Amino acid sequence: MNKDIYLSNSLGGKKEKFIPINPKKVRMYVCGPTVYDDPHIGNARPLVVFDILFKVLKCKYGKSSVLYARNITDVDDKIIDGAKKKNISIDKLTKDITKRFDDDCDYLNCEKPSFEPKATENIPLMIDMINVLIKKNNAYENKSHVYFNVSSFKDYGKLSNKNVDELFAGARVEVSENKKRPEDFVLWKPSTEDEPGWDSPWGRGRPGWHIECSAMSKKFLGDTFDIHGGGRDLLFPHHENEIAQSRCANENKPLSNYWIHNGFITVSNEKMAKSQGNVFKIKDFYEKYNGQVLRLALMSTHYRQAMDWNENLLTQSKKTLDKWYECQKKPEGKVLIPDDDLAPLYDDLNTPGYISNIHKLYDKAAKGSEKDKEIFTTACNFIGLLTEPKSKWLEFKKNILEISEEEILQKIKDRNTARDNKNYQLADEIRNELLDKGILIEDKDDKTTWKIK
RNA sequence: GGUAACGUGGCGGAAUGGUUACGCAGAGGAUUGCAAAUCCUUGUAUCCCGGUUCGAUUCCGGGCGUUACCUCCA
Repeated sequence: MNKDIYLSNSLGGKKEKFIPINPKKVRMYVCGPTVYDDPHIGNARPLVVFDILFKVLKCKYGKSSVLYARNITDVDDKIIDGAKKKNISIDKLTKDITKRFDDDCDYLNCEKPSFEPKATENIPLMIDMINVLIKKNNAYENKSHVYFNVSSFKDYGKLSNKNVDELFAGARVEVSENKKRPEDFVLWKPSTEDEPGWDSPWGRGRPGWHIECSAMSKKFLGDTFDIHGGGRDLLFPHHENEIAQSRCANENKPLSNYWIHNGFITVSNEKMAKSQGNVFKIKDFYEKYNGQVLRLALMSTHYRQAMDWNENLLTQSKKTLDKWYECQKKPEGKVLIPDDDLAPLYDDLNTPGYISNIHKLYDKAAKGSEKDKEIFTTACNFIGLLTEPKSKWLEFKKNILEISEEEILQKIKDRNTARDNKNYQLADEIRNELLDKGILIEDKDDKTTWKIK
């Protein structure tokens, strides 16, 4: 499609036309998971949002012209704590959770990014960058710690709209005696014997939280790239700090031209948080819902809005997919989505607007030609829906049934006998009984068919 | 306290300086033994108060309310 892509840029707070640095090499970096616990639906949102952005970019610039990097943070204090709590090794914990994360991505039908670098595999790069920052007087060492000197970077606070003096004037920031100023943040800290550590000019230790993204994005995407994404909460301090580190280390070159942040998921209108006890893990849904149901649910709200997660949302999504599967037809050859229908996705990833268009394409397909069904299916496929055959969709539903197929068929037989005898009361009883078990029967012409509700 | 975002029908959720998409639910009808499915038809909404305007839900100001970030967090 010839249309331009527009994106809401957190840097500046406006929707802007997306102009890549090099249309033959569009580059996007998204902050990935810290592998200390099973991913939850809050993690699922950016996975799906940026998966769609990845698809949209590829659609516009060509499949091989888009690079997408998403890091895996496998060294962090939360990981150390998590391993202690579970009484397993750090290595086992990070491997297990990384595997879980991969499974969750598959479940949600997210494409693999071009790169998925791990922090622990790039420690030397971080050490190099910290060295550069120290040389340039943007960082200082004190007692085996290295801190970034925030006052050395005059644009600090520009992304998150914060005034450094005001921000840190109060007593809310943890004050460490090692730091010169409260706003300074750690680039490197020492590790004890039993903590993971790497040798460095400042002794055995490990990197601070922010430096990995600066080091790895530089390695895989270069000093300046097009899009940097993540959850809203990362805007400050994480992304602010990334900018400070990267620009100071890279001759003040911008880190990313566009900053995209997705909104939060709430549960019963309250923030989902461990302290609230309302965290839904992605794997908790494996049994009950096909991953597409979650995917559609996550797309039903614009990515910047807060969205409330509840049963009704999933029920509706499931129902919609059930309906849509009726018109699934695998496209033969190349089928194009009409520009007007695709347009909302180009306009700041307006997924609800796009879904609305899919509904219209469905209406057409439901009564129209095979070609219309192919267009409809292609439109669904584009956002990662209806990609698996209908048989699989039905199979999933069958697997969660509590009644066997033989029993169902027997009941239907019984009911039809009752109907033949005009014993409609018994017939209706049997139907209701099946309905209670999630089986819907339909009398069509002379045949009775059944399906899972 | 500082910085932001948001407030659209019963629910979810877009868009817009002038008939307010779309889905779910609801209502009526066709169909049916009754249903289901399908098809047709259909009602209902822009937090409040000012301002700009021929006209605002949309722009501006104020208020009220909700939420987030400012501390680990997607």
